[in-house]
Amino acid sequence: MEKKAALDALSALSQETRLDLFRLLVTAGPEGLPAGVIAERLGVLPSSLTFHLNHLVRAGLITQRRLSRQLIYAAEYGTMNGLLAYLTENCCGRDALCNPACNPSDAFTTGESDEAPARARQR
Amino acid sequence: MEKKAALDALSALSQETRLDLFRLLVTAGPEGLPAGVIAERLGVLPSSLTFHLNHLVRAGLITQRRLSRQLIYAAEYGTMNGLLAYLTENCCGRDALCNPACNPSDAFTTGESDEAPARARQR
DNA sequence: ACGATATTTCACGTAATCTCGAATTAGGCC
DNA sequence: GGCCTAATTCGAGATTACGTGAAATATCGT
Repeated sequence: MEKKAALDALSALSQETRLDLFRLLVTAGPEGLPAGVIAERLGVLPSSLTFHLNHLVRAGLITQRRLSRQLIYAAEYGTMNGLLAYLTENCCGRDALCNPACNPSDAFTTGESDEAPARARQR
Repeated sequence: MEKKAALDALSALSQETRLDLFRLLVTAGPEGLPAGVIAERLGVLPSSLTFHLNHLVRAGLITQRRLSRQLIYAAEYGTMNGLLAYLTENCCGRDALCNPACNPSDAFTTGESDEAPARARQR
């Protein structure tokens, strides 16, 4: 996962309603839940729910499929995996600083890797 | 880490300048960097930098200490650990769904194997 | 076709976020 | 004290995010 995708995922999860929503879908499993059930469980207006659902879909964190009359949303576990991997690799320092339960034996690319760090100062 | 702290951390990291900033401090190590060096490396105006630094401090992701004339900022690795733990526990489904690098027993294929499921070796 | 249900789209108001430049505080040195 | 540098605070402007309610779209059942 590259930086842009990580930023999209982080931004999508950095809002309480969406974090609750994603956690609900994660616990719901791969079958997912219809929008109506989600709205009822979270207590949000349908139009607000669509707003947040679209945000999560755009970030690739959930998927949408239609089942007859209802739209089913389900967590996309792979994207969450990718975000965790990105954060672990890029934002966790070297050595076993992060995820000590994991004890990753190798592969910490030292230094900044895939992004150009400098942005020209505009004015 | 409880939800409120996780939201603060996610919100702090969901902005490009702040993500770059945090990554820079992570690679800089526990000694940290003075604000001036950070501003120069990222190409950000001083007032904007303070805005983002404060945001990260409020989220507990970095710390501030004064060294004579300059203010040194350093990554707070523990908070990042806590965020990763929170996401792994609350947003990753059951058991071995997330952090496959930690759990090589990948007995779960719900069809979303299109995205990078394991840590993509970059470079 | 008609009605009912499920969900989205649209328009609008408000609040939050981000950037910028000028002014200000803090500390060190002559 | 006066001066310089480091960094922050302040105030204003532009942009974006969020919540709400009314209207529109899609699908199913009769």
